[in-house]
Amino acid sequence: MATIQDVAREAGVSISTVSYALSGKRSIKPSTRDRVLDAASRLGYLPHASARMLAANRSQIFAVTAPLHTDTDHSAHMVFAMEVTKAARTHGYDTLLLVDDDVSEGMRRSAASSLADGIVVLDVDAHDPRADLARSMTYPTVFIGIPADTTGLVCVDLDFEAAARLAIDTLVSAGRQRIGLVSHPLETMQRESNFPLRFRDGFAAHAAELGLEAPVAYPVEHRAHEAVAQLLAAQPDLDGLVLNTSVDVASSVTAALAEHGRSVPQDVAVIAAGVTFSTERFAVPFDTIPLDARASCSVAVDILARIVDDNLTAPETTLIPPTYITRGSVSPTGAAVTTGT
Amino acid sequence: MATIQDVAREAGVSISTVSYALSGKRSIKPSTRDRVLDAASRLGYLPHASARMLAANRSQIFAVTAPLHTDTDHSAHMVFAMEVTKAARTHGYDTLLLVDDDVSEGMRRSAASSLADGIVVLDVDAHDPRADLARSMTYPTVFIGIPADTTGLVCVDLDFEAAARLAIDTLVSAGRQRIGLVSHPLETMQRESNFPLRFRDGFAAHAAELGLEAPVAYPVEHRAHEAVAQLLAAQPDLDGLVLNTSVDVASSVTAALAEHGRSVPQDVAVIAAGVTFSTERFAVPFDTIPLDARASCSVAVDILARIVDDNLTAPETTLIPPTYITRGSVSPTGAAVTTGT
DNA sequence: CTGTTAGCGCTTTCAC
DNA sequence: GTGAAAGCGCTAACAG
Repeated sequence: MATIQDVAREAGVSISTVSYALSGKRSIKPSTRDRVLDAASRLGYLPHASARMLAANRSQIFAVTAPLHTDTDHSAHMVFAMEVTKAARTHGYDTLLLVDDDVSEGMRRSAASSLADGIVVLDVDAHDPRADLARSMTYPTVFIGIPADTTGLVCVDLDFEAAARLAIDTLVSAGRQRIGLVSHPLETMQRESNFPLRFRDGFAAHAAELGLEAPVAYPVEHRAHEAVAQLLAAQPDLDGLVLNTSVDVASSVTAALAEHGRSVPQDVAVIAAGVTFSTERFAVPFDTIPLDARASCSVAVDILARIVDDNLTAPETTLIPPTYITRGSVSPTGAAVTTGT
Repeated sequence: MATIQDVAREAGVSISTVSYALSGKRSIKPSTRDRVLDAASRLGYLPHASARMLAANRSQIFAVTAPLHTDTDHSAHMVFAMEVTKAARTHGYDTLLLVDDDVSEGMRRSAASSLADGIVVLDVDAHDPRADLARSMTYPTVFIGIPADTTGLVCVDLDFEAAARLAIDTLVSAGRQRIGLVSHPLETMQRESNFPLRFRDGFAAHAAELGLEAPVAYPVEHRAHEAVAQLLAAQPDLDGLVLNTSVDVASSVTAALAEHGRSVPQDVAVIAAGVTFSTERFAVPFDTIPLDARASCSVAVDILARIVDDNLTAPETTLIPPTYITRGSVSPTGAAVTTGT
């Protein structure tokens, strides 16, 4: 591997000139700069990562902690990890994966050894131990997800409360007043995984504000069957359904409703909200308020990069406003169904 | 952050003694060693990663390339990435995630800058560009998956051919001779994703050896419906079904068969083979020949660590023998169904 | 605008 | 069994 020495020799300049020509941290006469750049590319020179880290006291690496619970959606996880990685690359950072049993120890280790310049925390529970850890470490850390106590933490997430409100308001505008929510399995809720709770509570709160009774069902066995039956028992005239649930459950909702003789959207309007999957290929595609991994991750990484690079302090919590995608699963009560082109 | 200097001072020894006491690379009088260890833990000392990397010319980092195709199973991906990471940690390595559009450039970059000591390649296609890249780089690289041309590469994977044979032989032993295969979507096959091809070809070859006609169907829309119909058209007396397919398809097989009045395992015995998901919670759990991420990843990482640490040359291809898990979806023709406890 | 040089914090000879 | 010291390849003062 070529070193900066080789490039300097090849270009007939000193190593500091090479360093500055490549980093742009001070102005270099264009002609010498070109000679350096030439020499560098001729030799296929790339700075030795460790040497640069040591000298600059910066690793250009972000650690990502993504514990794998039995009930977490690995697929969503991967997408988040990947999006964090992509966003990090645009800022010149690579990402290190911290695992499972090792999350706390891994966070401590990567901080204490200066392995990473900052940490991105994924899949945050309401009472996530990583929250206290982050508070005790004074190490640049950004949470994607919101723990119960955000004091002193930097958090980014979709505004799930607003998403729940948007879902309800959209249904109400379409004349749907008998609304139910299919949430996540009780197992997930009991773990106090943060966003299912926030969504459900936001949903309940806004329904109460509007004076709506709005039953909530927690699916079992990754199917919508029981949850839908439960909602229909509580709300026999159900005409609006909000799904903040897994892809398996969501994809079986139309069939579950059909078993009770209800069709989408004629009888029941459906909105999937705060979900990472696409409903595009469902039998009936659902209107969606997406949990956009790219959006959250890119905002989170931008913030982290700003903290590390420009050592700015960041806002405590950044909520990403929900967006709405229409796919035809919500029509006004009794209205004719229009099909897209 | 405490440095090795601090520890040396605290323990009243030289820094080289500290280094050796901690690395164990030469013998230190137990009493001084204990003093050093004490001082280190008292100060919460952890070696500065970059400094160690530079001096030792080793980053203790493996890069992991895991491109995300539109048709790849993100969930399986995450599990592999995590398992690689866990295995790497047991050897004292961390893992860096290399993304998507960036895989080739990322591999080059992490090699040229000595960012990583080795590379683990996931989700390998038959004609994966990363194969040629690896051949041209002389950088410690292990493929989890097997490209068409393995010359000069180190590859690890489940023995899919053996898995296909095992599936067929098991069905035949149970008196099932009219066997079909539900494979992956044509999109995946056309991309020449390696293992679906190897499984299908192994399946076809062994069926031919046994003189069995064995139709293959490629699902569409992530459902078993059409594929099952197709197999029944080709093989009206179908009594054995091998699934090397995605979880969505597999989970809808029992229902698809029911639509044609066939039950599992009475009419049709079913084996899921070379799959990462569990069929435990299916309506009818299927016998499974798992594609065990942990097994593949741990073998692959062991090999990579051996190459890097002990600079051993590795065997070209390591095939992991299939294992069989019984869940009651295969019973001899006409036999009574026995239920597990 | 460019060059010289002092580190960054470790590992590892080399000397005792 | 221990210590002194020479780097590892860069970055960033400092000096022109």
